[in-house]
Amino acid sequence: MTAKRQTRQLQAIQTVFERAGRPLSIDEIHELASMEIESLGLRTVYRAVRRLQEDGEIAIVSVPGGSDRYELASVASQHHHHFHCTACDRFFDIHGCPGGLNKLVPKGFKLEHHELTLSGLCESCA
Amino acid sequence: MTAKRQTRQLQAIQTVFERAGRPLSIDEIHELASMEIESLGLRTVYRAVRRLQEDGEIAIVSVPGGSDRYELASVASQHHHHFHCTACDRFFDIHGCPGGLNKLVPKGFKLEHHELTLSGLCESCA
DNA sequence: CAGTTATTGGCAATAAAATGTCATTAAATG
DNA sequence: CATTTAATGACATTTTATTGCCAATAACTG
Repeated sequence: MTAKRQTRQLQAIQTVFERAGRPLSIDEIHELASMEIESLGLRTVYRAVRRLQEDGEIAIVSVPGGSDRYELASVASQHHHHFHCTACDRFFDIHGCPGGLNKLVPKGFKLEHHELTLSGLCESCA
Repeated sequence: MTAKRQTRQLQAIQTVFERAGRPLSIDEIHELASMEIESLGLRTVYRAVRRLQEDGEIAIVSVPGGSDRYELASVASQHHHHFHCTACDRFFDIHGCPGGLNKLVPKGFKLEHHELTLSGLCESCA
């Protein structure tokens, strides 16, 4: 009865995530999905993102400075890092990890996670 | 004539930075400096931070998720990274750097900076 | 020490991001 | 196709962080 409906809007937003291959901000999601549904409201994007998050389809990506981004949970669950283009303000996935971080941790501290953000210019902006 | 005055408030805030040895948030600065000047207003902290920043004494530290932190420019200018304690929400300086990051950068991208944030529990919280 | 004025700090105001509200639309079902 | 109601989207509201404003204070100067 309280079934979830597969609307054009939600479908367009899901497709945007699958095609992007990189973490997206709320505004980026709105812009990209608006190419499919020109009347798409920002309010709907906020709701869809929360719902996809609660359903475990997407995960939050916290980045230094800027606002949160979101990416497919299937991608987020594989350990990786990000590259931030300072020109177009987009984030890209980086596969690979420096490793050997335990030797940087001060005595008594307990390392649980880590997050690396490279920055510079992306291919389009370089 | 338009000389800058060395007030007790500004002095207390500068001392807080020197003694902290780690990046501080606006609220942390306020709390710590309030131990010296109990009537210290938050408005004054905002002004002092901006001014110390303009004078090049302190630098902004952008962290994933949370709000900006500030640390002595003399510390910030030496390349280093940070450890975030998820229990007390404080940030600490980490000296050392994994290196070898160029091989992670996709073709066509230009690497300019990088930022590593370790997270877990600090000595007090572990 | 007295006078000038930079600085302070309380409160109001603003800006930006996210959410509440609700009439309308459209997806699902029989 | 008709009915039900989840979802949408426009607008108002809230929330949080920062800044504007201004009378009172206190740091410098001669």
